[in-house]
Amino acid sequence: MPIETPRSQYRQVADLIRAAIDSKEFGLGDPLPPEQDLAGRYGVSRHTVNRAVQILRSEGLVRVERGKGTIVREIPVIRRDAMSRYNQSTRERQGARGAFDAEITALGMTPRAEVTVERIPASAAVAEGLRLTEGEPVIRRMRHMYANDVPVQLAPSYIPASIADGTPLAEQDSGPGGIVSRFADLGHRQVRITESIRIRRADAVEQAFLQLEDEQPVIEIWHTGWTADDRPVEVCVHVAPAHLWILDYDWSIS
Amino acid sequence: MPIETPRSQYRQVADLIRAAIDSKEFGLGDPLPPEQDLAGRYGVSRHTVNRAVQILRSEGLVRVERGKGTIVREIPVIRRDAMSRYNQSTRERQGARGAFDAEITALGMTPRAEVTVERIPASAAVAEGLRLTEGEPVIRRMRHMYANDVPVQLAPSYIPASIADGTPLAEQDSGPGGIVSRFADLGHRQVRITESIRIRRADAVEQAFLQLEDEQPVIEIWHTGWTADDRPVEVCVHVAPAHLWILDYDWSIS
DNA sequence: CAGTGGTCTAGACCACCAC
DNA sequence: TGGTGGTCTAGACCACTGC
Repeated sequence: MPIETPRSQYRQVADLIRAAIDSKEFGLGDPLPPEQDLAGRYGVSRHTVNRAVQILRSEGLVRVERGKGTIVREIPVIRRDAMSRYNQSTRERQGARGAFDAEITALGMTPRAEVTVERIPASAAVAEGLRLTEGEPVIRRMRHMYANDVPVQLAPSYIPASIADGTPLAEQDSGPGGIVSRFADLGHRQVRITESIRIRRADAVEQAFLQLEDEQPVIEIWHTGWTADDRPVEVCVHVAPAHLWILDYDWSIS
Repeated sequence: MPIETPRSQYRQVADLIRAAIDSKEFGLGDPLPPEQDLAGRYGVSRHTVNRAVQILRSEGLVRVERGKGTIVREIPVIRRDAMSRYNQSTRERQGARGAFDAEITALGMTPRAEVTVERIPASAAVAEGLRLTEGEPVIRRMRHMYANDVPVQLAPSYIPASIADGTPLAEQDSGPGGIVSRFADLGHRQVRITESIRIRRADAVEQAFLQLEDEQPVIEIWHTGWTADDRPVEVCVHVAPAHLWILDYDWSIS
């Protein structure tokens, strides 16, 4: 009998399932046994197993497909190097691929991004980030990003329409070196980056795309690019499952 | 009847309680009504209310005191500016106070930190971070940090004993300007910082100190200070409730 | 002792999926 | 139609708190 009383059963069951995954008894990409079976196996009610599975879901270890079963997730942790993504030499080395592609390729996976460009009124938050008035037109470059066809990040980028209209910034394919290079071409060279990171619950849209569980936290990186005259010209909001990413920063001090 | 079927009741109840907190009906620092009462009020079973409360706990909005009740948390979000914490002029301006003190004071709260210094063998992770062998002696400066006497961060710092032994780095009070200044005094000036950020579940020790719920995520910042000859001389592991902090980074690009 | 939340079971009904 | 997980209720017992 593996279940002992001092610790809650559902937590112990979660540990047991986690161990079974680690030991490959439940393989990556495979479904777990039905909750009813697990209940019998561990000598608890299905409700208790269900609760254990909730923990594993909130950790991002498994994903539920309604009516089918509970699947062990396969995506490993992705590292994002904030600084090197944006410096000139890295951009040149990466060519048209961009930082995200490099990060995913480094893990031996196949990256894919879908870009949708729209001209929309700025939300209050975006307006504040770009120092505009709410409702002013902005170009939104919405990116849906995948690794091995698994959604791993949602990253809408916002640019004042006054800058982007009629330029490659408003095109789906922004050309070699990514959009940071286009800003430079247009006389809006970004010289400074700020990023604010916070953890929050996913909203409904994010949950749907990222295949997230309800209680699963996401990382939100609010990225702003500034020109030499201290004007914000681009805001990019990276949203990704919190369990999936490690963020790296690296800088010199004086 | 506020409860509708398409969305799960416990989520709706969580929303209702959240709204009641926002509208000050349930004040900061006050206990919520008993779950039995809330069950009657919203027309659901206590189990469903309990589940709703779990959500609020995982968001860090409330905290349960066993046998007493469920209390609305009072600590607002704390911003941590990674770059300015470590540059010379900021350190001088802050004097003996240090970055953490400044961050908490900025919110109108009273900071407090308890420092415990110990000489211990390096764990595998710390050894790797400091480029030592597992088991080599290191000085651990464990910091328990509070805002208005509420625990908000656990931040052990590790320094090779070969550097810290017999120096102020191994003293409880490391003197003006914080330990970064002491490293400089000792000829180990830190010129580069790396930080790796990830989100994970809290371990038992962290849960206890940070008054965390089981499923509540923490931010772990693995901070390393490097000398000009590219040697890691200090590793600091900041662990804090994920909901409590916003991390700011700010840098120039070329 | 009464009040609080923590947890568990049994049983039920639902929505969604595959056959 | 049967299998899967999602959710809810009723009822119960426990541990911890404060009187």
